[in-house]
Amino acid sequence: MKPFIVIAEDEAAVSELLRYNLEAEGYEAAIAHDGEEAMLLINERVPDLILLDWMLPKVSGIEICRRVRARQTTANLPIIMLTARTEETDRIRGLQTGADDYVSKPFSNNELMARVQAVLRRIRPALVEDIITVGDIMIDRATHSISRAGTDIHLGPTEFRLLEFLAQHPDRVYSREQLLDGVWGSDVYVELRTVDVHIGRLRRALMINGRDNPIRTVRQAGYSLRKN
Amino acid sequence: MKPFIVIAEDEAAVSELLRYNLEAEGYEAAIAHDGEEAMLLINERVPDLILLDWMLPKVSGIEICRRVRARQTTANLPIIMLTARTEETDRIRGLQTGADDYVSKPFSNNELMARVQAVLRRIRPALVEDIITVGDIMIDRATHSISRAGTDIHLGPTEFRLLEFLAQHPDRVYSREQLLDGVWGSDVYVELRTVDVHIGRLRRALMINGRDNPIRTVRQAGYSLRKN
DNA sequence: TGCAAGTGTCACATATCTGTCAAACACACA
DNA sequence: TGTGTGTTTGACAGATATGTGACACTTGCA
Repeated sequence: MKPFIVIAEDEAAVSELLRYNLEAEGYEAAIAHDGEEAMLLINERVPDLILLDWMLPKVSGIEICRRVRARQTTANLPIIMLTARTEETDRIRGLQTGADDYVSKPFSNNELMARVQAVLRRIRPALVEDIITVGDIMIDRATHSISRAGTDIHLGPTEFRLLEFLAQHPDRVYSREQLLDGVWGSDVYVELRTVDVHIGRLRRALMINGRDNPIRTVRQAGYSLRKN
Repeated sequence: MKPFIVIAEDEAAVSELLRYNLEAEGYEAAIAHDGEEAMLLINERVPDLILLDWMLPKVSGIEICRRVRARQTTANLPIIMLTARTEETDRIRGLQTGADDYVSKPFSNNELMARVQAVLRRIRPALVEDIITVGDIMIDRATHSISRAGTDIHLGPTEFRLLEFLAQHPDRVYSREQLLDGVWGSDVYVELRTVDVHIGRLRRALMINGRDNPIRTVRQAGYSLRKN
């Protein structure tokens, strides 16, 4: 399951950008525009991480931090404080109040993502799902192994990532463009047709000892991994 | 010592099969047929893992999960929920309540075992035992000695630590970066490729009198020590 | 001081994977 | 049944990643 992150940030531009980036990295994110909303969100569903603006309307960030820490169920919930202030004293105060980390605005997306990952790793080592199963296909990311109906299957790096990607949303059809973006990365340029070739290779690997083809071709649209 | 697993599952056919399979994999398992029994078992001896049916007579699975989490001694006890339901909401609810993973019935034995291992792997990071065995390789930390299938093997300090590190989570793939961090320390700077060289040396040492290569290379990902 | 053992780097040898193409093949539609 | 379009597939020439021998340098010890 995707880690769930609450963004408590008043400024719409910042919070939307954050959400966009977090979701692109595979997190689920919800936005609260003030302190009250944030507490509601947190009560409703305990997040895996809070990105918390220091200055927040209604209930201040620092107060939220206190309340979160005071409660049993959320006492260890990781918090990253966002703040415009850069002075050492504020940093110390933030950390004293119980924030796990601290990023001052303006921050680079890279930096923030790195911190988010670091904090999640530290607090709860393996939030990313280690094992995904789709039908009789099993993907174990920790051991980097794939099996189908119990038989181990060897895949090259690209096919591995491709399967991993398709498996995140079984039955969902991905266009070649989306696959290139998600598997190869948006910065490299390769022919669209290359996707077909890799799909073919993946198919051949998965159709081991006479099993059926688990990848569906949707003409004019793309490919999807069958759920059943 | 064998990891001890409590199976809280009403249906006799399922629970017996589970016990059989778990014991075949080298775990010790006890069965509870309802929620009360489960709590008794857990109180009597804290297990390493609970396989918990969502629907359980007397005290429900979800309630057990809560109680286990509420108590200090068992707060971090890994729980895998078993359930017939497959809906996303249930899954979320299960994970929210504090289950570490989730398997929906009917499940394949392979999948369940993989998940059991994954959960144990991540929750019990480094069991500080003096002697670790992985396959036919034995590491004695007390005497700092290694043997394979009974034959003593001499390793340099770095190769020793490398093997020790890999052996903590057999089959798990470590990237070169992780290995540098864990074996060399995050403060020293050495070339990434140095890892390869040491892996090579370790391999040569371990492949004594014609034994097979116990270290798997995963292209673009890293290395792992084979369990079998 | 000399020696033995261990280390990190490099350069080259190998192994493996990739992207592209073109020809073969499927499919929808007239 | 023919036609145009989209997909599959085998072959292949790089491109990349990994394996490994050599070597210079350090360290601990006799």
